Amino acid sequence: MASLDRSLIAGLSVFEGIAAADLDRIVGQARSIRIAKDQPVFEQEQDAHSFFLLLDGHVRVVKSTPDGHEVIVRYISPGELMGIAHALGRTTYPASAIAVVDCVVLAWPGQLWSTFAANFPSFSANTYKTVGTRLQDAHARVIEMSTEQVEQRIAHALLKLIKQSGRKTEEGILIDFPISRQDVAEMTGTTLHTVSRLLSAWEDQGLVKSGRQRVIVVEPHRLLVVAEGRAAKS
Amino acid sequence: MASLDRSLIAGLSVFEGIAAADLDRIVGQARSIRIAKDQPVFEQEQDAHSFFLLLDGHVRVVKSTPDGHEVIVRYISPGELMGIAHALGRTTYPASAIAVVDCVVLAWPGQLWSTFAANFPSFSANTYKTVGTRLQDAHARVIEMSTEQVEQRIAHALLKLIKQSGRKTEEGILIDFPISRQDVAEMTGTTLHTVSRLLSAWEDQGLVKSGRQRVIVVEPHRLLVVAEGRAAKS
DNA sequence: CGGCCTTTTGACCATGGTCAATGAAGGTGG
DNA sequence: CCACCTTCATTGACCATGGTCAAAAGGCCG
Repeated sequence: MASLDRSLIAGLSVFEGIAAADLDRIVGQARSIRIAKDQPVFEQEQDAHSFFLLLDGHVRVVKSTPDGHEVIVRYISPGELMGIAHALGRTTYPASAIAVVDCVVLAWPGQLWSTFAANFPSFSANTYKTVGTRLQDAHARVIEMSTEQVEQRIAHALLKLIKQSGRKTEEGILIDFPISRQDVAEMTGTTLHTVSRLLSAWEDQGLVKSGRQRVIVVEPHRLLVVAEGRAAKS
Repeated sequence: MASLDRSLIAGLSVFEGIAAADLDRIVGQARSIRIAKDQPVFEQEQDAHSFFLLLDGHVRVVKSTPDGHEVIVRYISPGELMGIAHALGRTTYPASAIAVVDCVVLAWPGQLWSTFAANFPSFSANTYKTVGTRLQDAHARVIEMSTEQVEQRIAHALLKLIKQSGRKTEEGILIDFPISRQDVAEMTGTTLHTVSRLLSAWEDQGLVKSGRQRVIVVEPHRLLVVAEGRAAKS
């Protein structure tokens, strides 16, 4: 294994305000793992043996219901923590995490969580802020699902995705990882058919361009108009 | 104001494992406030000047959207903290809290949050566990809204309510505070009409009894069958 | 008693889900 | 390099769920 370096994590908001020597010690206790595309980082209900930091790639966090439905909870971008069941007082992972592309993660054994939290106040402050943000995201999503039409929800989902993982191209803003109609459906509580129909319609109107596991938002501003529910009904 | 006593908060899970003398000091810094029915404890977007503990009554936490929709985030029962924006790293309340009946709350100034968190490790551990639980509740709700029919969601909502605030009567389990069809609709992302129709149907089947701002679950077990989606379609 | 709020119920209809079939893109092995 | 196969996307037809609109009745309070 290549030797790990504190430069991997210096500058990340989770570790901000922590001394260089401490960063070295933190990184020293991590294992670096390569996860191939479509392979799990951890799985729902599994014992939460580790927590993770995504260094490179994109990860999809999915919750499955007993009756076989899957819901995408969120996508993780580089620099974010995941599998932080410990911060929620859990001993098992509440969801599964799947590599959307080949990924590199750092993994720490779960029992280090309390050590880090105790020794690095800014670490615990930052992670709890993360949990707080995720709580607010989840509430925002409940509200969207309660009050918005499918069309608006899908538009919001795309806007969130380009905000989090958009890459500018000359055609527009590309969502920088493979994402299928089915994936968008699982983020918005609808079906791949409806997503497909809407993307086709939007493509006709020049709002987006899309292809196999690829979405480019051409006109974010007009998409925002749709998301806010003030769009002409064609 | 009547003098406050640590017996008010001893035994609550948030304060468990804290010495009697500390409890006295904690209670000593609180103000006790009586909130009349339908009055706000705090309001969305307001500066988060205080955090609260509900001593008696029931409080409805509501988020309003810019376009006038309201969504009920949760109901608070006695012994629970609320208005803990500080734990989420916020300076304003993310939602409003309305007294559903006459209530009594303890209020602490917001700047004490960090003091409590620093001096009483079990306080901060317990509150973060609370935040973790709420995050999981929110995710559970997203999943319900994505995968379940209205009928199931309403059944689940009623089951949660009787679990949290049910009082046994000879007719069945009563939800122990006034709750309208509209309220149930705002918990489940539907309309009061649909809730009314379903409650009427369930009343005919002997599952529930209901009246003006009153719901009694007569047969929790059969309601659970409905909630899980394995009910005869009449 | 009068007025207001909550609930009920009916009729109608739109959104979006279900079912089904076809087509395009990419990957793999011969 | 081509043939085949799998996965993903498209599109049409149909229809059920549940939202909208409307009207009326019941309960509660001043």
